[in-house]
Amino acid sequence: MDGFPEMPQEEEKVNRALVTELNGSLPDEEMFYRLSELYKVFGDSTRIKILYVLFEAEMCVCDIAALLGMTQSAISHQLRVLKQSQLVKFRRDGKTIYYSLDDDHVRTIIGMGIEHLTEEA
Amino acid sequence: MDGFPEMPQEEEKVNRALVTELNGSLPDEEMFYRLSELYKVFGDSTRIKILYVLFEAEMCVCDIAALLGMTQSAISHQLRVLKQSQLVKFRRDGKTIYYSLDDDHVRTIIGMGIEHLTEEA
DNA sequence: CTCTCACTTGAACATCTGTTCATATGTTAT
DNA sequence: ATAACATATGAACAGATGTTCAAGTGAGAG
Repeated sequence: MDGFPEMPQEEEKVNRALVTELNGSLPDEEMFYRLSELYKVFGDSTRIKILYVLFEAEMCVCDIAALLGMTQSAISHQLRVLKQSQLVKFRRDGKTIYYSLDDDHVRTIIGMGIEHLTEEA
Repeated sequence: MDGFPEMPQEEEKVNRALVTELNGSLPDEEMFYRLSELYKVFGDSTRIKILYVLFEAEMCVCDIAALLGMTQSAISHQLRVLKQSQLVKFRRDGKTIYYSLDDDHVRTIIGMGIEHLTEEA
């Protein structure tokens, strides 16, 4: 097989060259993995809601739970995920723990998402 | 129960008011759902890689598959997801189908993600 | 027409994810 | 100390997700 080296049209030649070039300059696997892990965090409506309400002010777990109509446990689990991704930080005040946004990119990322959705036909 | 209306400290009063205020002005459920669905698309390293290689140029399915070292089928499945979210578009040229980015926000969103990752301690 | 190529699609399967429930930790008040 | 409260955590279960494999389009060549 492969006895007849077919002549590709010009367009394909260009593309083939680009593929070869890209092949050597792709970021490493680790980077893509970490990026996708970060976006997975945004890929849950409960977590998006939590981030959204934290846009306004820091808030304790029970307030967030009440606001979103969910159990404290569920919110706590999700806050842990957000904490691990360094998207939220917290401070303790007596029995209460106040959470707040830990990163300015969060606003931009969610903002871009909203733009994308609202610009659709 | 609730026989003793305890007096909360001032800080909590303020927070309580904010929670009440937020409660009325939250975007609807649908919007949070759609946002999270969008980010779910970014939450897979295969799809991130596909978007990344499409930064450079339009590309056909087999090129993407070769570049990422995956089967055509797997790539095709993921392209369908990207298509449904209107993140990529395609054009047919004979037997070949070329995919390309359909939205400028993709670059910004991924850019913010990379910034977030690189800014960590 | 048939054959091949590029791609799509559906079912199946293993893996991952989010919530619930029960339990544990930590802080304050008594 | 005990009780009450705010939060965290672990196990478990249902539902979602990504890849593989096999079969299905659709377009160009012979």
